[in-house]
Amino acid sequence: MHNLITNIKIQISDKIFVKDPETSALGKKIIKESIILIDEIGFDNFTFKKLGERIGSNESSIYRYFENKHKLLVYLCSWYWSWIEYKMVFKLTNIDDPMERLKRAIVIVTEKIVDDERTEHVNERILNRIVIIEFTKTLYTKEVDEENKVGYFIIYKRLINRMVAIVNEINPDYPFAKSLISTIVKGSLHQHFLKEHLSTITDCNEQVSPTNFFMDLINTILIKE
Amino acid sequence: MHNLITNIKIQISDKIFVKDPETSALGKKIIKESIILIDEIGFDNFTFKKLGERIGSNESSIYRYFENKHKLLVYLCSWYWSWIEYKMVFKLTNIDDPMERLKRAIVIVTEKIVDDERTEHVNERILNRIVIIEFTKTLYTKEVDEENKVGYFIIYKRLINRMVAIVNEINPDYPFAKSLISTIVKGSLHQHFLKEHLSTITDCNEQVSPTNFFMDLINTILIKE
DNA sequence: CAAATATAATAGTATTACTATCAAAAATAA
DNA sequence: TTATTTTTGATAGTAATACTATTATATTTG
Repeated sequence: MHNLITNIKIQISDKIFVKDPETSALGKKIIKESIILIDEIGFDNFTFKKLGERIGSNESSIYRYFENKHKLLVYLCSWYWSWIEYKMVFKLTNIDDPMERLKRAIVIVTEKIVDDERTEHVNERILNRIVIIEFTKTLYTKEVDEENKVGYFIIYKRLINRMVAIVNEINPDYPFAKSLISTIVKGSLHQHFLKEHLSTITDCNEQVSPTNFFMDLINTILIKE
Repeated sequence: MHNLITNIKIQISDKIFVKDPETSALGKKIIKESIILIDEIGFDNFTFKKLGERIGSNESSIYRYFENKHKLLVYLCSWYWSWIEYKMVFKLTNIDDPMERLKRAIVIVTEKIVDDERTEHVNERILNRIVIIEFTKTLYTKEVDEENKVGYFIIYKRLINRMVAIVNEINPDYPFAKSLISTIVKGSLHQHFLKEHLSTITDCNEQVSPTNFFMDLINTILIKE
């Protein structure tokens, strides 16, 4: 079925960029290569100057798309969550049983990511690595409240609340649906991180995936009574 | 009982600092005031120069205690987790029932923090705010593997594994003890953050605490079968 | 083809993240 | 108490970062 759609366009709020990078060749190159460069050297060491050198373009040209590197990161993460949401909507269409819906949603949100060939200028496998390591940095800042007000995190919050609605369908009496889902979505990134870097405090490895863990978790919490 | 101990000393690995800040008046001032300043302006805006001005001391003097601000943050977080571990050991002595032990541990790790008067130069209430917002930044870097190898995160990992041991006592068949505890400890910080800044994706508020949520979680997972 | 727009090149500023050096002050040891 | 060692403070300096401004040159579009 996937083959029916040959390319997809992800919508990002225009408050995050100065000029929409999807509207030009240079813009797309900025997105494509920034993902690769951030993955390579880490967001802390990433600068627009280095990116400019990498894409054979000038620093000042990049500033015409993004005010600063923080906003570029917000953009990339929004893009990622939007893509996840897109996949989720697809996976849930025509599925009625709420428990089955939740399970599918959990899979989408916790599974290992492979590149989506329908998106020319974004490598989702690499972008996922960036989100695992850097997403927290978009939220945990002194400016979070203003940025939240302006809508920087709507896509992420919408995704969470989409899943919360399913939990409420399954068990309307469970009083922690929001905390449960926000813990799972964020916690899944963390388990993927621990698996790679701090393996002594996770059970996840080549055999056991974060999906296994969280699937067991919701099974216990929402079914067993 | 607490009153018996009038002051406590937290042990931090000497690999994190150049000179132990606990050994001098200036060192203690660096710790005390850096906590206040980071809380005020955020770690990203925090510099040794600003701290120097704040404490009437020179930038170069601070560099004699910490190589850079990242290591200072690692120090502060290690201090925090060590203090948490200390409180936990106390709260668990002479308690035999593992479920009761786990519950007490969960409370220690998820509850709202108030200042511990026994520590002269550290305000734990403020330090907790820093840990909530900045702790992730100590882990999620390009250097995490080397830093982990050198032992920057032992205290945190030891705390987690202490709790994992209790879970294994309660239910030796549960296959995700490590992931469960690492999710709870890290997730608790996140719920505290969401409560303050992204309230639409958490159930925690003035009435419902992260402790309530996670207590319910372990109750369901480890008791109900 | 003209006009508008986008990009590149260059230069410049304030701040950051340090390092090096030397003098002054404080602690300690003889 | 003096001499010595250690600690701290002051100053200066460097390379990199995170931008802004200006102007010239392409490129697109009408």
